Amino acid sequence: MNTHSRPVTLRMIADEVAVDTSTVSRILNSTDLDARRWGSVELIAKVRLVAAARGYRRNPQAASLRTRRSGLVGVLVPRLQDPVLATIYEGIEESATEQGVSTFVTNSMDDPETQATRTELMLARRVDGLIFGDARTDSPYLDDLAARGVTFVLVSRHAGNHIAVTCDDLLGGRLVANSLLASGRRKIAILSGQPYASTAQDRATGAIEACREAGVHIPERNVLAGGFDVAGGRKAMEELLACGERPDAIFATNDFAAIGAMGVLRDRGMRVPDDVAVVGYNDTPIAAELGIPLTTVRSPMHEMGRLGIDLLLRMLRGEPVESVRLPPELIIRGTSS
Amino acid sequence: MNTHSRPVTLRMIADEVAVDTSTVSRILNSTDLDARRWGSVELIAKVRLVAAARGYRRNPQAASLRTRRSGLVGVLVPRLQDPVLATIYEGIEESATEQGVSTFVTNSMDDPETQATRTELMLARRVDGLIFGDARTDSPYLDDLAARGVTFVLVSRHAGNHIAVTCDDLLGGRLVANSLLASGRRKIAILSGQPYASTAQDRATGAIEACREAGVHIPERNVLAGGFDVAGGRKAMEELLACGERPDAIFATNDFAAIGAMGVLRDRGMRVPDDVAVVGYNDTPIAAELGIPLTTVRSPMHEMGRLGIDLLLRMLRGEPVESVRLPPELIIRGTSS
DNA sequence: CTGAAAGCGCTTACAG
DNA sequence: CTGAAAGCGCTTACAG
Repeated sequence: MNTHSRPVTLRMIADEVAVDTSTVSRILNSTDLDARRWGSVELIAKVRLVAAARGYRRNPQAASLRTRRSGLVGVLVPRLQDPVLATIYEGIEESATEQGVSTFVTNSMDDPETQATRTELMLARRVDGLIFGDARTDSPYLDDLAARGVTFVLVSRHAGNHIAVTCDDLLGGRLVANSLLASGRRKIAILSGQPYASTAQDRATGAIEACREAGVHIPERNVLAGGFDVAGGRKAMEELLACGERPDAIFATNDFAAIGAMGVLRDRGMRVPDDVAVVGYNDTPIAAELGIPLTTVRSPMHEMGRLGIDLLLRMLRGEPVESVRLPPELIIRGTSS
Repeated sequence: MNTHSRPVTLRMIADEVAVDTSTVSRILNSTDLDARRWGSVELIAKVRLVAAARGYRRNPQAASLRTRRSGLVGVLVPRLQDPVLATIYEGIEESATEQGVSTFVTNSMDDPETQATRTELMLARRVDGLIFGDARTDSPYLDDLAARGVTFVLVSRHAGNHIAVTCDDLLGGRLVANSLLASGRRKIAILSGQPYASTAQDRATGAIEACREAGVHIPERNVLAGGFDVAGGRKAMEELLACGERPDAIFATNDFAAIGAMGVLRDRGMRVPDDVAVVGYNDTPIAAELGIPLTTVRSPMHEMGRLGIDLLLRMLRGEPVESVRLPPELIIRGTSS
């Protein structure tokens, strides 16, 4: 009943065309342009025809054993459930597929130990390189990895001098602060997210700097760390209110944290945006559809993913590359106006 | 500068211990239990010690070339950006990793052509089997694939008689309808999602059946197809209202569609839940945190993923397996009470 | 219990 | 331009 026939091999094509496997290999691996270097026009056509007719697909495991290149890339993200990272990964996978490379993704849960374990697992799979969406600024792990000669690029978050594709989060934070200040807000609090993530750091720092330049001071107790999710936003917001603070604006460095914060505000009877303005970050799809549409900063997530894999593949080809910082865009909606 | 040294091979371990590679292979591939069949206790200990000391990691490409098993599984989802599928995939990947197999995921965008193309790509990568999270009830593609002898399982959606791990969506729909009826709602409309997805079909059918049994008829014009996202929910809701319908309850077969629908209701000044109750499906993390917390049905997404890969691996081992249907749970919140 | 041999399906110097 | 050979790193009948 099992029709699962053995895949077609180079050998079969070679036998059918009555040439050597090496000839078939050379023809099938060359483009139209340089194919003429191998085989006559007739031979090339015939080999291609037979290969197509038989549905030949090169065995990537066999090829990689020989070439010492797996065509595999490992991707680590804090959590794929986070739509921001899911979108970045979609960009990575899309471009990787276009370029004929395959990717593995896995969650590190932002845990250093898991990050190391998963990276070693990826290396055991013989990936040619790695993409990290979960770089921490407080860990020497990536430095060690670089010292071992492992090729990788960072996306979303930067760390040290490693090649990274990021959004200009400092600027993003500034855009938010300036907009809030322009609408008359003065008591700004920041739900800054994970302290070890450059995204969180930069967004908060950008906002704080812009405020300072405008003569508005944000006291340290008004800058709260927390998770990049709804629960994290809730928790940070509750802490803030528990301290007796009554801000007139909240900048959450993540849309979900902003949603969590708004849940708390709702429970306390504080009106958005009348009593307090709320701004998020990333412009996730739900942002525009909330009870009160969320003001947020759009970051080019899909493009970060695409550029990330592109840079990595260039590095693997030995080409020189540089980090890329993409511009953010402020999207003003109901929660801040 | 590049310290990227060649990986340790079986040969190196064998040379160091002064035995044949075949012996090392046998020892390293056996568990403590049956290791005694190969090598003396001392030899086993020594081989393991040296392998660990040298950081030996079997080359999976080489092993797979020999064994004709890649240890690779392909996963197709409509879209990874959808948190429901991201969560299911997390379950798949988690269990796969525990069992030593690697997975590739890709988006099919619910497009039959893309689904076929991506499946062929997975097959070209020599995956041992596939998991589909994007099965369509209106396509013979999976039947063709099964006829070709390809091993696969379905998750989230079922189709034909193929092995599938699903939530009991008929029951889920019934739970929703019964709850709505119990709270006095009678003019129920259903935003049923994609017509080709069994999830959408079953959830709607379950609700319609439960209503009929209670003597409440849901006219066909009150059952609207649409996307499983915010935009899809908006659109379907707008269509419904454009027809002049004034339902007192909306059952969206997906939380995001429910959120989109609530956006429209808000714009029209219709109050939730006073004027109209809203119920979603899946219990995504934001559901509990919305302006008005969303009543929804919790489906075991992570577990579906885990069970999906487990079933697939059993099938690949030649063990007999059967489809699994997991129970849903109604979570009543603010939008329906 | 252990070794030697063969071979999985490719690619790539090396000849001619 | 094409072929024959070697070999990537494993596993597994087959001997002994």
